Amino acid sequence: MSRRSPHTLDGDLRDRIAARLGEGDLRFTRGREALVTVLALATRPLTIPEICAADDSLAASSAYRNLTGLEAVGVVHRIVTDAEFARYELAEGLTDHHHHHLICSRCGVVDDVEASPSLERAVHDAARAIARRSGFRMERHSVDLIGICANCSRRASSSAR
Amino acid sequence: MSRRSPHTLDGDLRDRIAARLGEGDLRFTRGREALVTVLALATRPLTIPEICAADDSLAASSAYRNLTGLEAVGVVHRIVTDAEFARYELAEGLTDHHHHHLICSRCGVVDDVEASPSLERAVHDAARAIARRSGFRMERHSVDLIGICANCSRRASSSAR
DNA sequence: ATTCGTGCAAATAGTTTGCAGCAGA
DNA sequence: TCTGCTGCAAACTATTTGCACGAAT
Repeated sequence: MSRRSPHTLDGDLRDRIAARLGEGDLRFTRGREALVTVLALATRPLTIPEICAADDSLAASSAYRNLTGLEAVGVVHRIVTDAEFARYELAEGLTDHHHHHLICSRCGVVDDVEASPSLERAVHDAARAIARRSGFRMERHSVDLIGICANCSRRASSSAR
Repeated sequence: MSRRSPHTLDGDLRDRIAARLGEGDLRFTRGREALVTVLALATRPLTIPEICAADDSLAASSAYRNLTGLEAVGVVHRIVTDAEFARYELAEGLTDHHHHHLICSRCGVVDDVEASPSLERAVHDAARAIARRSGFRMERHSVDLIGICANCSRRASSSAR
């Protein structure tokens, strides 16, 4: 069920990560590469227990420490919901794939969804207006849709359990 | 600096809160009234330490317990960011004042901003498309603008400190 | 070599909970 | 009255950190 991740990291992505690590005076160690590889393979943000389960060579304390460092240099992004664990995903600047989140209020799973251009434009317009009015300088935004995921609503409708 | 909140709760609001408490078999106690009063007086979501500081009669453990209960019956809403404390505000259904959040990544303060109609429409259109595609059933959404608040950027530009 | 990263175990801190007395209906 | 609420202190648990050893440059 758990194993060690192989060299499944795209060369270009790997280079950009190495560059950002270098700027922050962080070495490109096996542990950090394993973390990033697990996240790159995933299609949704993962919790630290999930990450460690995906790769036996990862210790939880180092995962916490490294993900904190990786976030500081802009390689990963931390998502905190009201679920018990925080979740991590590769930073958008690396995957250049801007997206928003579908958060299931029942099971806590977070899924990625593509951002539509019209939604993006609306958010940016709103942000500009707000900045002018209040002096707030926006760095990024997040749009979360909170509800019940397909899995949970399927499970609820079948009389199971 | 700290005190006890007076009867500063609008009658209509008070009634609606009492109704929701009743539906959940929760009594309208002094402590719960104090919590709600502090939140109603605030113009932004507050942390539990902030709430307790605003009213000496509130014990932290009861505040946690009551805010959890108040959230369950839809009187308050909990906002969790990556700051150290969670924040609470009155539920939107009570204030009928839909808004989004400006989150300062430097000091953690969260401010409310009015939601613009065009932004709302864009979010709802996006949600409908996603629901059709993936079976996710949206209950609510949140739009957060993350950046540097006016206070923090003012403090940074003046050479102070 | 020398500095930084790692894993383990112990510490920290926000939040939750058990319990005995008090208050709301 | 009688059940539910309160405050205190103790328990929980996600996350952080000290330390001694191993690895990256």
